[in-house]
Amino acid sequence: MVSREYNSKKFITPDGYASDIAVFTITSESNGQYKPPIKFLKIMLIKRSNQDHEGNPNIEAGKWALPGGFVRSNETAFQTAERKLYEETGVGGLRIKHFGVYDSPGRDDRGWILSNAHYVIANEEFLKNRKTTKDASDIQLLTIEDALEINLAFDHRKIIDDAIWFIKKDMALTTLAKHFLPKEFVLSELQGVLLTVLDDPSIKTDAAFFRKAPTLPFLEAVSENGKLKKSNRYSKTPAQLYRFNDFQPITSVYSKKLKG
Amino acid sequence: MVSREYNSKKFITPDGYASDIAVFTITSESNGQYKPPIKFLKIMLIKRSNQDHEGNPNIEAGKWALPGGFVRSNETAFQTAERKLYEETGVGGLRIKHFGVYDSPGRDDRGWILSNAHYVIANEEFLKNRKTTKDASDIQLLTIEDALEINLAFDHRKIIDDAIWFIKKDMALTTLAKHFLPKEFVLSELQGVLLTVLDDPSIKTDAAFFRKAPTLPFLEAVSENGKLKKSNRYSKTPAQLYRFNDFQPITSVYSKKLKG
DNA sequence: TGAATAGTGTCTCTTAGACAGTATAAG
DNA sequence: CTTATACTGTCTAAGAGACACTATTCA
Repeated sequence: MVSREYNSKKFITPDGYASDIAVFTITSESNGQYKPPIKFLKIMLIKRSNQDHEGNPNIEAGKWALPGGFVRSNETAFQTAERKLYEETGVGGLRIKHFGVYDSPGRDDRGWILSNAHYVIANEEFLKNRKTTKDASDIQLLTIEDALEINLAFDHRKIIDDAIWFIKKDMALTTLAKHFLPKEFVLSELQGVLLTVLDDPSIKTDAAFFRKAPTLPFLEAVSENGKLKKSNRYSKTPAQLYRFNDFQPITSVYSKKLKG
Repeated sequence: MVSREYNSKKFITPDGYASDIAVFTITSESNGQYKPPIKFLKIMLIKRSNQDHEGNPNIEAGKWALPGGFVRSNETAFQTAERKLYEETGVGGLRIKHFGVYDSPGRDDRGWILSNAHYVIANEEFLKNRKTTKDASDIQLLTIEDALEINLAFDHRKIIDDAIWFIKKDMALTTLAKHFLPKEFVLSELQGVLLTVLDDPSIKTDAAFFRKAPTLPFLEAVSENGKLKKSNRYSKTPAQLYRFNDFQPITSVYSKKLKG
C-alpha cells in the first residue's frame, strides 16, 4: 500500500462495503421408517422487498439475494456477517468462512459497492428456529439448481457459484462435513452428506465406504459405559455412532498420505 | 445485501480500498558446479519513503511493506494488483491469486482503509528485469525469516503470515510449484522447490521422490527428436527433463486417490 | 419368514516406503 | 578411479476396490 498517491490527489473512495453470506444446509427428507433420508444441499436466500423502511423503492426489488448488509466502520466484514446472521436467523456460533471479494465496477447500480463474501454451514436444526423469526415468504431454502435458475440480484449468481465451488473443495479436503451433521452420527448419514456434494465412487460404494470410514483418523466410534454406542434411527440393524475428533487432515498431491 | 438500511441513514463509507501483493520467488544460490543449487523462498518488500511526491511526511515511513496501491473506481483489486506489479517491476502475466481481505478498524491511521490481499509467484528470472527498473535500496528480496523480523508497516506482518500459509497449502495441493520453475526442469529442481516450503519425508527422500515423481499424472518427461531430453546443468549424470502438463489434481481426505 | 440396512471375509492388484545397488560423466 | 548425482531392483506391508457373504432387527 503506497501512500504517495493517496495524498497526491483526491481519490474516489468506495460508496459502500457490504458483507454477504451464503448460508448452506443439507436438508433430510424422510424416505420411510428405518431408511436413511434423502439429502439435498440447499442455500438460504431472501427476496428483496419492493420498498425499504421509508417506503422508497428498493433497488433490485423482487429479486432473490444472499443475506448480508453493510459493514460498519467499527467492525470487520466478518463481524458484520455474524451480526447479520444473528439478526436474520437468531443463531450464532456458526462457522463463517471468507471466500472472496466482489468488486467489479458496475456490479451495483447504487455506486461503487464492494462485497466481501462468506459462506456458512448451518446444521439442519438451526432452520427450525429461523422459521419462527421471519416471514417464511421472503426467506427460502432453495436447492442449488433452483437457486441458480431464479432471478438473482446483483452478481449474486456468480457469488453463489463460487461459494459452491469452495464448499465442494472444503468438503473434500477438510472435515467440513461435520458442520452438516449432529455431534454423533451414523456412517450412512456421513455418506449422505458427502454425496450431496461429492461424486466419488469410493464414497458411493457401500462396501468401500463402510470399510474405509472407521479407519479415518478424524473419525472415532462413540462409546457409552464401556460399550460401543449404536443407533437404529435409520435402520433396523443398530448402526455404530461416530463423531469427529480434532484431527486436521492434510493431503498433498506429491505424497497422498494423510497427515495432521 | 439488504438495501433498506442503506437508504435509511447516511452510512459511513470506507476511506480507501487498497490492493496489496505478496510477491514470492525462490532464489537459487549456486552450490558449486554440477550440484543442485540451494534454494530459498523469498518475498519482495519495499521500504516506504520518508516523504511523498509533494514532500509531505509519509505514513509508516521507513517501514517495510508489501507493494500495492489504491484501487481505482473503474477497476477491480485484481486489476490494480496487475497494474501495480507492472508499474513496480515491469513484469506482467504472472499468476495473481486473492487470498484475503484485511479490514480491522484501526489497521491504517489514515482512516478506514481496506486491503484486498493477493499473492504472486515470480520466477527467478523476472527479478533480473526488476533490479533495473527501481532503486535497489528500497526494494528488497528477503527470506521469510527476515521479512517477519523487520519493522513492517500496517498489519502487513499478519498479511505476510497468511500469504505464506496459503502458499504452503497451494504448493501441497496444486501444481503451484510450476510457477517457481522453468518450463523444463530436472527432478532435483522440483524437489528443491517443494522442500523450501513443504516438509515431507516422501519428498525429502531421494529414492522415494525419484521413483514417485515420474508417475505423477501432472508431470511428463520431455522428448526431443524422439529421444528423451536430458540436462546435466546440476549433475554430471545427465538427468531427465520434465514439464507440467494441464492435469489438475484433486485430492480428498475420504478417498486419497488423485483425480482430475 | 422376507426385506432392508449394516456391515465382514477374502481375494487381487497397486502403491508406499525402505534399503541397497547400478549408471553416468567430470576431473 | 574417485566422487557426486541420478536413478533402479527388490522386498514388505499396507491399502484400494470388487464381490460375495453374514448379522441384526422389524413387520
